[in-house]
Amino acid sequence: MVTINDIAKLSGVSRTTVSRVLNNSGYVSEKAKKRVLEVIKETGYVPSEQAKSLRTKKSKVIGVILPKISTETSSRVVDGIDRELSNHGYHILLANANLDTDKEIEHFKLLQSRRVDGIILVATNIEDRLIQTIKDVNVPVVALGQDVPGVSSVLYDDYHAAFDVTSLFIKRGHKRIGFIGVDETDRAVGYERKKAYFDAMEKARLNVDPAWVQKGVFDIESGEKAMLTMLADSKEAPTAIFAVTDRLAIGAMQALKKKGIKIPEEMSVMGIGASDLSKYVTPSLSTVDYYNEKAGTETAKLMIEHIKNITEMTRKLSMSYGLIIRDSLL
Amino acid sequence: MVTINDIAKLSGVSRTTVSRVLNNSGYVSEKAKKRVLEVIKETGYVPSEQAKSLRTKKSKVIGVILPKISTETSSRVVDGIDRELSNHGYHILLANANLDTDKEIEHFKLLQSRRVDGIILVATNIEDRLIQTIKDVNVPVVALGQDVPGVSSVLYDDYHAAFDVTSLFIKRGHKRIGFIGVDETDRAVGYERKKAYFDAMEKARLNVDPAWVQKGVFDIESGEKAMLTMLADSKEAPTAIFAVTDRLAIGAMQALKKKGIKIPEEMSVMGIGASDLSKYVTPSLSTVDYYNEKAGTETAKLMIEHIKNITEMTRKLSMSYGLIIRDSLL
DNA sequence: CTGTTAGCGCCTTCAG
DNA sequence: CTGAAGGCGCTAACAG
Repeated sequence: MVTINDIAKLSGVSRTTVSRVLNNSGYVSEKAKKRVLEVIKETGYVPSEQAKSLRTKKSKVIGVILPKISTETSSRVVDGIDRELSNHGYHILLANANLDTDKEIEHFKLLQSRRVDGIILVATNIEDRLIQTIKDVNVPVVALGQDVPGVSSVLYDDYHAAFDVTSLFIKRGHKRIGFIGVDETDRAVGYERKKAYFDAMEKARLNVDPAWVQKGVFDIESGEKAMLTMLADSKEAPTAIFAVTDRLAIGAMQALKKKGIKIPEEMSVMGIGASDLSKYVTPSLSTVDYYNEKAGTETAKLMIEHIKNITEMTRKLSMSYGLIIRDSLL
Repeated sequence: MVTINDIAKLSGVSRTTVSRVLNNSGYVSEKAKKRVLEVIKETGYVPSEQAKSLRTKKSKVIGVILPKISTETSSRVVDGIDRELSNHGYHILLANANLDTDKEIEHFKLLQSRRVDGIILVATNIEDRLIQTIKDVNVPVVALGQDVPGVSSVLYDDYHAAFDVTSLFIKRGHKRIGFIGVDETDRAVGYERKKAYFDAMEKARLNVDPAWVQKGVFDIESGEKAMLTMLADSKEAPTAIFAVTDRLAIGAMQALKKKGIKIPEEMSVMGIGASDLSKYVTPSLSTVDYYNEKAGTETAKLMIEHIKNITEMTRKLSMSYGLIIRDSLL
């Protein structure tokens, strides 16, 4: 592996001069510069970012902790993050928490040991241990998807999105509206969206049969199961279903189809996420676009601001969203 | 930032000893070890992998060059790669080529400058410049998805998969079979699959109307367009469509639906990829599972072998695949 | 069992 | 305009 020293020797100058042409800093004579550049090309020399980082204390790498890699949301978000970061010469170091808080915490340590310049946490459940870990970390942390105390966060407007969905059903004349949520330990998806549903119902003075409120776990199967339970347990079946996730909604649709219940004639369905799936299921699923890629980009921007300006205070950024009305809705 | 020197001083030993307890190497007295561990805990010291790498010439980071981040295949593959790599203490440094060969080449340089221990290339089009770049790189390279000359590669069995799909149609009595492909510069997806289609047709002594062979560009819209063109141009419409990609197939299905052509009664359709989408479109799409995650894992394994054993020769690994028969097929 | 010494490849004062 | 010297944080002989 050829180093800066080799280049220096071969071009008959000192390392310092080589370093200068490498970084375009300070004065270097045209002649020296030309010679150095030649030698670099001949040797195929590639400067070591490692050594540079050790010296400059900047790695130009951002760690990204994902709850799960193979997810539509994750890949959109990462895409958005990378889009912004790569513009500034940063690279992404991936860390997959696989929905395990222990691993999440461990990754903070690992990323720190690799001296990343910042850590982006695509967040799900926020436990105290996690918050503590984040506090102990000595690089900027920005969260995406959950409001993490003391940490700059990019947030989806879960409450208003969910409120709007419920209200949309109500405006269209639905009185009995079912809800399929997830565990409330997920504050954004579990708690906020559910609260909004209840608030919207209450505001419209609509009753909620407890059987109308079911819970799943982020996959299609559990949506199907939740729907079946709802159908079986409720005295009077709902005429509309709000699932907090597209996959949950699609699961519900599957259940409905199997039961011979027509969508949207007998049951309207809405999800959240604007997944690819939502567009191509039959009937096409009405949903909410959370602009994940944009969210990723914004998160990256925030991160860069934090890196550049150390005195930056913690900020909370709320993303907008867009309702997508399709055939699953009457 | 506390360093190994601080730990040494605080615990009254030399850096060497600290290093020894850190790496569990050599002899350290229980007493010294205990003291050092205490101090480390107190100070929250996290060793710098950077400095370590500079010294050991191993970064424990693998660069992964993706043709596109936000893709179902990509995320599955990355998931598989990470699963294996993380078991060995490696991290993934992401690089998005965004379908641009220039960027791909540039990423090889960038990853090299970051001194990654290896580079996994999730490949699409293989140009000579690329091959040259790979040759110049001085770390192990493993390709996934395309057979890159001189480079260990994990390959999908495109030829046989496509042959099987076509043969399946034939076995079920179809005589007029349409094909929607992609540009042949993509050797695996464009060339191999097309060749297999023609070979299977020829083997069965079946004619191919040139209008039955169309081309798209990996997205649903182009599949729709290709289907429409096929329908318009062919003297006798096919009774079955083989699209080299699920998205292309789904596009074709869209076109068919709009034209009022019933699937599968009037037209059978098959794709490749076993995408999520394929399972939930109506009718559900028959397809081929390429086991992307497994492919990722295998690629990572190959990479690790290469890293550990420098004298390893270049290997080609062919993945198996599985046909998934669903409702789109008569 | 432990410390000394010598760098890994680079940047950055500080003198010329 | 250029070079010498020092050091980033760590590991790896080599002596004790």
